[in-house]
Amino acid sequence: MRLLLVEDDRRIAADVAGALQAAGYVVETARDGEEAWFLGDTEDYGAVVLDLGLPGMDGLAVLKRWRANGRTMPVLILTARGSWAERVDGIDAGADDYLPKPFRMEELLARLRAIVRRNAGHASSVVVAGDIELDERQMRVSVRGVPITLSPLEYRLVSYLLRHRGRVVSQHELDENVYGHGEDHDSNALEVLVGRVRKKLGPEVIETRRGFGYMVPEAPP
Amino acid sequence: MRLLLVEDDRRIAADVAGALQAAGYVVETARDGEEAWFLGDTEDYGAVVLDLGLPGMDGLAVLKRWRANGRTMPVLILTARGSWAERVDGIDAGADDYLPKPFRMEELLARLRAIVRRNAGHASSVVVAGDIELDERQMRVSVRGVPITLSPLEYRLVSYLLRHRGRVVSQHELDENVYGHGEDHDSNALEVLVGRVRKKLGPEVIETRRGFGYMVPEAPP
DNA sequence: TGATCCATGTCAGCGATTTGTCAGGTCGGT
DNA sequence: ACCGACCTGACAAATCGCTGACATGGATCA
Repeated sequence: MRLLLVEDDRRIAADVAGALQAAGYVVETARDGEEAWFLGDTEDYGAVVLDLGLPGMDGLAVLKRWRANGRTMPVLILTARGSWAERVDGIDAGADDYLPKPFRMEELLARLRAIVRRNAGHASSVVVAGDIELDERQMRVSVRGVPITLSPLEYRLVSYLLRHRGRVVSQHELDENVYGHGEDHDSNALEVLVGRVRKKLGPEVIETRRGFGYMVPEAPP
Repeated sequence: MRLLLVEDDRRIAADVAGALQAAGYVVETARDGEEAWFLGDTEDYGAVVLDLGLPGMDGLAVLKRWRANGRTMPVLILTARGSWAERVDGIDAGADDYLPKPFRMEELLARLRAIVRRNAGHASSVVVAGDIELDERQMRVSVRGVPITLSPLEYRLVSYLLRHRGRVVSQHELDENVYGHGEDHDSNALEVLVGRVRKKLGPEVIETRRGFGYMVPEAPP
């Protein structure tokens, strides 16, 4: 993925660019506001890392002009000044996230991944198994195109089973991943939950493997 | 698509026109500022490729007069002089992109495609979802064309939800992006805020996904 | 200065949904 | 036929989100 890094301090720019390249991004760098604005307005980037303290045009102004021109790429703001008010300014200008300096490189990478994923937007992440679909963006499942309302716990169960479809998932594993804990088992809450989901999605969706756990088959007949 | 190429050097004009025609455009050529101005003002072109070094009227002056007359076709500026300052001048005059000579023909084509594409979606900077509109430039919201007055916080909420429409946004994410913090939650301020926005924009605009968060549905076509 | 307005947070109570528990019932394998 | 694993329906408790009323605090204006 192609990134634009806007940073006037050459040392920092080199460090960050190096880390981003090591993480597999293609990085272009702008050193002042004018250049940043021009590149961001004319080229297509998967994301922008934008330092606020710039010579030339202020970073926030650059961002605002991009947004005013309809540029929608995700933007991660970097700034030395960490005030709450400024963060809100950044968000108003259309930033997607905000990272105060100094920061650890892993955090930059994590936040970048997060905003890119969130922004990946219209490329909906949909998991399909047989005639049931899981739309992770809308947190909704549908059966043969009919959307079904699931409660949060039900959704987590379906989501986990669907992402591990074609494999038997033990009750213990489900306990860990659907509820937070892994223990205290004198409850049949999970079985009840499975029952409720079956009532909504139809009984064939989740198979019982007596003594082993549950499974959503890869492609039901 | 019909293009206007403004270039006084016959050799370059022929080269560029040839490449553009090979790429499937219909090309008309102007050789001086007066002719360019007249054609651009009276005919309809999908885009203009405009050389700045012209006899007669200067290219920038031509562009400014077009814009002053309300001509909005995308314009790509060509110039031998490559300073950032001049780029910015051109952009202030209303150019959509800028290409310094010498250039590779593929780059010209790429930039042309880019400005044409961007110009096609020029309703942008306005986000539309269903019958509500968000004008990010003016920070205003309207429903079915009727402008609505929102308080700063209400605007931030709507703006964030609209920029991420079609996706469920958790209360925590909203807390972070509407207020500055992600902490201290024994408050229902966000729910109250949502309620107030609904009272102004109508109850269907923001969907509640109990246990998940809120969502503004994608505009149905 | 005081009166007033507006934006925003807090609180309490409601109604609906969600979820755990329990008490049988069913099913499958030995 | 038996046993344990699993299912089902019913109920109660907990949780969630909405609403109206009120409190606070800053800005504005007479």
